[in-house]
Formats: sequence, C-alpha cells, structure tokens
Amino acid sequence: MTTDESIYQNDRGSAELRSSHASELSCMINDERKVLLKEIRSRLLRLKSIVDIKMARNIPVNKRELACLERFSFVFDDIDALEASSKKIADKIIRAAEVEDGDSLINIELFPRVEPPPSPKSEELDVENLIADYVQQGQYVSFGEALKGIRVSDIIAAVDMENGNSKAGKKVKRKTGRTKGAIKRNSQLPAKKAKNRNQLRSLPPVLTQYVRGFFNVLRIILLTLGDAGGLSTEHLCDIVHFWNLNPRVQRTNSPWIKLVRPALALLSGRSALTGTSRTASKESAGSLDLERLLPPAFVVFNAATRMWCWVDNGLDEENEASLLARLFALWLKKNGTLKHLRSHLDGVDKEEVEDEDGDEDEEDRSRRRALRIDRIPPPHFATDWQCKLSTPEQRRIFQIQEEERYSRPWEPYIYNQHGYAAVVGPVLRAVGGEGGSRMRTALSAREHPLLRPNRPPWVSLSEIVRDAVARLPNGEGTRPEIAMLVQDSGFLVASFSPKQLNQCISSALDRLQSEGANSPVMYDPVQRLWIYRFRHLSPPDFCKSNPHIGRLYKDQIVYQRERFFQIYPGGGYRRPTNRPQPRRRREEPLDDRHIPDIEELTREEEEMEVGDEEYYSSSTDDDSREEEGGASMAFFSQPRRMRLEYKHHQHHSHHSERL
DNA sequence: ACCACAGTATTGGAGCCCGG
DNA sequence: CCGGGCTCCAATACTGTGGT
Repeated sequence: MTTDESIYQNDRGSAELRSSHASELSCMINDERKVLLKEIRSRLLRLKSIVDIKMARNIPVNKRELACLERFSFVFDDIDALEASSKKIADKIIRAAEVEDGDSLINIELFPRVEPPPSPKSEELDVENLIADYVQQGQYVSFGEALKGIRVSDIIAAVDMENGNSKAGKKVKRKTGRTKGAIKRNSQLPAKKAKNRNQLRSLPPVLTQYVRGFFNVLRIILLTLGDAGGLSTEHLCDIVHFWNLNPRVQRTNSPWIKLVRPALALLSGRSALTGTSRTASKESAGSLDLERLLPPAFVVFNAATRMWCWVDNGLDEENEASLLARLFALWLKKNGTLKHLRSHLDGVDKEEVEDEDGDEDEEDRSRRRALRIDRIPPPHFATDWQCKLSTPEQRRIFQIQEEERYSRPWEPYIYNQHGYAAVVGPVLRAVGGEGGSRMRTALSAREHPLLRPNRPPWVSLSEIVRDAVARLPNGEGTRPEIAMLVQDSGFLVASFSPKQLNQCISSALDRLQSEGANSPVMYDPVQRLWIYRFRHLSPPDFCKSNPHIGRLYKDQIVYQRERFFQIYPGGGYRRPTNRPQPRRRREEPLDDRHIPDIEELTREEEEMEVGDEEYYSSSTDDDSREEEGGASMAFFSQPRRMRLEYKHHQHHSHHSERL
C-alpha cells in the first residue's frame, strides 16, 4: 500500500479527484486480484490433490507444500464469500483513501489471518506404523521376516529415491537405489527368498509364463488356486502380490495389486462391462462382436462366504482367454485404472516441475528421470520374444521395413518383426525439428565411420538407435540388446569396430535421453534397462496431444511432406545399391497419412507368422505366439544377459564378445 | 561469394557406481 | 581392486541462415 500512499501524497487535487483515483485503482486491483485468485485457486487445488495422493500413499509431503497450502487455505472457501470479503477490504481501502487515513491504509489486512500450522507429522513414525500394521495383520508373515534386516531409514531412503525426495548427493542416491533394489527383489535374506520361492512355486506354472493380459491372470488364479468356495479378495490380492514379485512381472512397471479390485468389479459386471465395450465399439468394428460376446459376468462374489468365484459361461477356454485379453486391452486403453493412476501421477510430476525453482541441479534431473520411468505405460503390443541377433533372413526383412520407414521420414512408422509391432515417430531430422524454424535437413549425409556414406541425409546414428530402442521387445532392454538391433540396420557399414559401435550407441542413447520432455528413451538405473517411452502410442498419437508426454510432433505431416519433396525433388532417397526397391513407389499419390498396419506388413512378409490382430485393439491377444512357444514361452522375456553378439562373428563361430 | 553465427552431431575422456 | 556400464561435459566438425 505504500505505493498507493505516495500516489495520494503527490496528488494535490480535490477530494473528488482523489476518490475517483481510489476507485479507479480499486477497479484495477480488483481485476488483477480476480485473475490472480483464479490462478492461485487452480494451482492450490492441484497442489492439494497432490498432497492428498501423497498422504494416501504415505509419501512424505514436503514442508513447502504444506506451508503453501496452509498459507493460502482461504482460497478454498466459498468463492462468493471470498468475493464479498475482498470487496469489503477494497471498500475499506477506498474509504481510508477518501479520508486520507494513512494509518488505516497501512494497517488494513489484505489476507485473512493464518492459523498456526499444526506440527507436521513425523514421516519416520508413519513408515514404522505402516510396517507394524502390515506385519501385525499377519497377512504377509514372510514380509515381516524380510523386514527384520532392513532399517526404517533404508526404506525411507528407498521411498525417497523412488519419489525423488532424496536430499542426498549422487553417492547416496545410487546407494539408495541399491537398497531399493534389495527390497524389491527381497534377495538379501535367504529365509525370505526361500519362502517367496515356495510361494511362487505354488503358483501354477502357466502364471509364470506368457499370459494374455491381467484379466487372464485373475482367471487362472481363480480357476486353479480357488478352492471349491473360491478365493477371498485378500487371498487373491496375496497371490497377485506374489505373482507381482516375479522379476518378469515387475518389468511391466505396473502396480498390478492395485488393479485387483477394479478388475474384479469390472469382471463381476458391477462396473458395466458394456460401458467398456461401448466405448470400444467406437474404436473398431471388431468390438461390436466383443459386446455381443460378453457374458453378464466373469466372476461372482459370494456375499455369504466373501469369496470370488469364476463363472462358467459356457465359453471354451481359448475363447474366454481371447475375450478377456481383448477386454483387458480395451479397458487399459479406455477406462483403465492404470491410465487413471498414471494421469494422476503425471499431474504430480508436472506440478513438481512447476514448483521447482529455476536452479535445478543434477540431482533433481536424475530424480525427475527416475520419477518418469515408473510412468511409462506398458506397451500396447506385449511380446514374449527375446532379443537376439537376427538371422540374415530376419535382417533382410527388417531392412525392407527400414527402407520403407526412411522413405517416408515425415510419418510415424510401425516396424513389425518377431510378432511385435514397434511404433516410431517421424524422423526428426527430416523436415525441421519440433516446430523449430530452422531446417535441419542436410543435402548430403554427414560422414560417420559407422554409417554408409550413401545413406539418406536424414538417417543418423541417433535415428537408428532410436528405432532400435523402439524395436526392443516390449520397448525395453539392455544396451547390448540395443546394439544387436542396431546391427540389423542396412545403413550400417559392412565392417565396423564393435567397440566403436558400442561407444556410439552409448552416446546416442545418452543424447536421446537428454532430448528433454519428449525424449524417446529413458534409462532405468534400478533395472538397468533402456525403455522406449512411446511404446504405448499408436502412430496418430505422435501428432496428437498426449497426456503422458504432451505434444510430440506438430500435426504438420502434409506440410512436412511438401517441404521434404521441395528439398529432395527426386522424391526422396533411393538406396543406390542392388537392394530391393521400396514397395511403395514414389509416384504414388501421397496425400494420405498411410501407416502400414500389421496386416499389411504381414501380407507382404510370408516369413512372419503373426496373428491377425486388429490394429492395437487386441494388443495382449496374440495367439500365434502361444502356439509357437507353448510352455516354454515366458510371460516376459528372459532375464537380460549383458552379452552382445556381433553379426560378423555369428556365422564363423558361436563366439560372443563381452563388452 | 564470403563470412559470422547458431544449432546440432559426434567424439573422447573423466568420474562414478556396481558387480565379480 | 578392476573392469564394465553409464553420465556428464568439453571440444570439434558440420550445416543452414542471414548479412554484407
């Protein structure tokens, strides 16, 4: 108010003039206040929801957040009351200004009084109580044993690390990562380990193999482990919990335990199965069949015994599994709880980013990275294919696709190999970056010791590595696996130094990761895996605003295509070798946004034995894999071996080089 | 045509952590 | 303790743009 005062002191005009100045000022302040109030309100609401989520999950809430909520808690009051009270304050100010009452002006309180904040809860105590409750419930006896050797501080550190609250330096961070790994794997204590193994051993073997979606997991559990009376929710949760301990299952990055109840509600028909299929029916015609096929319920809850039972709907096993797989895929995509959870988490992340002051250090960055890793949705098109060095025939098939992909660099593309569809975005280098005005297109390819000099200029090692990461089974794998896939590229020189390739891939991954919010790859230090962040997207998603990653590419495919042909009037690049010509001729009309779909690719590649899945709508429903794999097919790919094979060595010997 | 500049790709090395 | 793997950073080279 001091500035206002000075205005009045300088103003030597009449009382009326002063008054009009005051009301003018009041109007200005009022308008500004409304805008600010609106902004504060929306931010505060967001912050409040985050704090609520944190509290619900026993995640430590930092003092700044609490202080902020308390200081501005008045904005949650009734908006009319707020308006009235602020108007009252404004009137007071005007009156004081009119009578030139400087003392009152200074003493008028602009904000409501703040209640002394309640003493913050002890985070350590919370965790301890949580553990005590958990053990006391007697549901997880083996867990109690496991926790004996672990200090509360370890858990806090692990949770902190998970949630990015670590205030420790780099050293500590890495160490906590290790601790977390220890807890996750429960491998530190032999007793616990043995117990878990026993539990897992008691699971039907089919559960540790490839299962078509979570609904099928529930089905298997209820059918094979349910006694005559069925299974209680707790028991079911227990089993899912142990199933979730399986490292392969953990690699899906999904909190399956949280899905048990929503899934049961859905499968019991309580949350309208038809609702899901109705939404789905807009997606694809095939879903109409789904709606018709859906029984009223898959599971029933016996209120007397409090047990869940699987309903015999008269469907044969294969049909039911297939139906459940499709339903699960649709559920995840449309009404999925996972999605819901994730959108919440995304909000948290965004808010935290906004909350941060400009001075973010390396720790914050790593922390944010770690945060985001958990948030990458599982792939639409799960596979049990294990990454291995391609045969010459597989490589030939890939190179045809690769040529196709790079012949239309302005578009997203789907690689389809080993029964896995990998979606990649447009080649960034092709026609301008992310909305940047600068053209990044070169007229000739920049020389690279590992890449053929006659490759298209928009093919860089980064792009090749990016595609390789996308092609990893389920969008995740180790660096040697990426290297194996990179070697499939036809743009690589015939002879290269493995060491050099290795280093280049490392650098390329590094760069890809540091591309910012839209970086296509992400490194998970806990699992030591590289993860493709866009594995859950469909090609059109790359041009749409996406809740998980924002807007990836501007929807300028037509413009980019035109620009492309302007720069490369020949209609693009044709590899000047004796390779097979691209199937799609350049002269073809290019007005569409044609993305080769799975069927199309399948048709052209007799070698592939891919099922006739609809385009993503039945992502977890892959019959062919089960047929060819049988019992040996694992739920997820085998544990990663840190070994890399080079194609040059492959046929001479079985020697595999360790990097 | 030439030059300066900005942006980007690539390389290579130091430092750190982790597992054997 | 050592080597592998990853991150980070500085140096260098290349490319397109815009000004003269």
